[in-house]
Amino acid sequence: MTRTPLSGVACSIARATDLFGDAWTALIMRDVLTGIDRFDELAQDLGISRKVLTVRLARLVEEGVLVRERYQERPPRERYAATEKGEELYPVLLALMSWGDRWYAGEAGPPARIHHLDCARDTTMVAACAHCGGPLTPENTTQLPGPGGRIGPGTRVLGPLLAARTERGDPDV
Amino acid sequence: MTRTPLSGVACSIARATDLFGDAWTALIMRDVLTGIDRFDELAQDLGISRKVLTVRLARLVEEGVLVRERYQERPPRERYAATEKGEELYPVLLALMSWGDRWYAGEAGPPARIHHLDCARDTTMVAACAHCGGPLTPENTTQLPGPGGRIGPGTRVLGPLLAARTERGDPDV
DNA sequence: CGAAAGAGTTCCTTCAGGGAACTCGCCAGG
DNA sequence: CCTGGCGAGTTCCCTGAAGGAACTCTTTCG
Repeated sequence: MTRTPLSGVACSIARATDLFGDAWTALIMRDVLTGIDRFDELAQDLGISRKVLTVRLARLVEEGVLVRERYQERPPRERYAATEKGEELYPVLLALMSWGDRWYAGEAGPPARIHHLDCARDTTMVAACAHCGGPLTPENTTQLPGPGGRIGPGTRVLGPLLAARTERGDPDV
Repeated sequence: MTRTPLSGVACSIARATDLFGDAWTALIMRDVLTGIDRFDELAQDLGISRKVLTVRLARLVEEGVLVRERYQERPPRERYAATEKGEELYPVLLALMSWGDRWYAGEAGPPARIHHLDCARDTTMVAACAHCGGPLTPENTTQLPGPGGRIGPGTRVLGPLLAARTERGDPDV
């Protein structure tokens, strides 16, 4: 197999995917942020092979997304805690969850609700502009090469959507 | 290998991850939403094995995230287009991109900018509450079982963060 | 003392991913 | 009419990561 290493590619999605794009990392982060943070707890909750869990956790620690900390001597007990970098993956989890809720919730409705303490309501995540707070959609955004963008093969980062659509003659632009 | 099937688990993150949690799907969606939508274009841009690309595209079509459409007879030419379900993965891509920008952009800055047409500024995505528009963070959200939530092993969906934190005696709550 | 929990290791098997070559329909040029 | 080339996949072989279950160590509990 030997997953193609994407970390060298000048695309932030590729870089994030290089870490996050496997079957378990998202679920591990969900659990750790949720308070399931010990090795055996994780192994049981996820049903993941202990070997693979070892490898994943090591990778996440190496990347600075988690820290392994001994929270108790005698008997020695470890737990994995999210760093700031790890906590900032929360929007990714919320986005995945919103999408899953929207498209895979059965008749019974989504399996969980997010409760927003600030407004005291159950809610869902929307992608918002950091400046104006308005929604961010494929229709109202374009992409331009950034300062660190070396243009070349594999360098695309959600390119000019509108431009592409316009070229194709899409009517809804 | 044989990835553990997560689609049966009552967790929207797991369901989304079942589709999205591999090395290539995010990049494929990025490209398709960007206008790179033909088989060979994708293969070249991504550097993905053609075999794997075939399998991925078939899966995405099967899931209703993409549609394969013939945009030209004689000679027959196909392209892959995002459905509504596919377009709604945009927030996931933006979240991954924001995170990657924040933590992996070199000194030169991020490789691309998102331009928000509504406010005419380059911007980044923030996770916002669908009701009040306020930010959604691990600190100001809790999770409760939803209507479709059958509690049991593997059912957790970003559980009660605050509760977990409080139990552990974290000071910052 | 024996059992049990926490945290991993080790070993074996299997199958998905990488890579490169091969196919097939259709058109363009000499 | 034959050759070349593009688009869109297939086919084949090889490697190595994921699964799964058993094994190891340490430390505490009854």
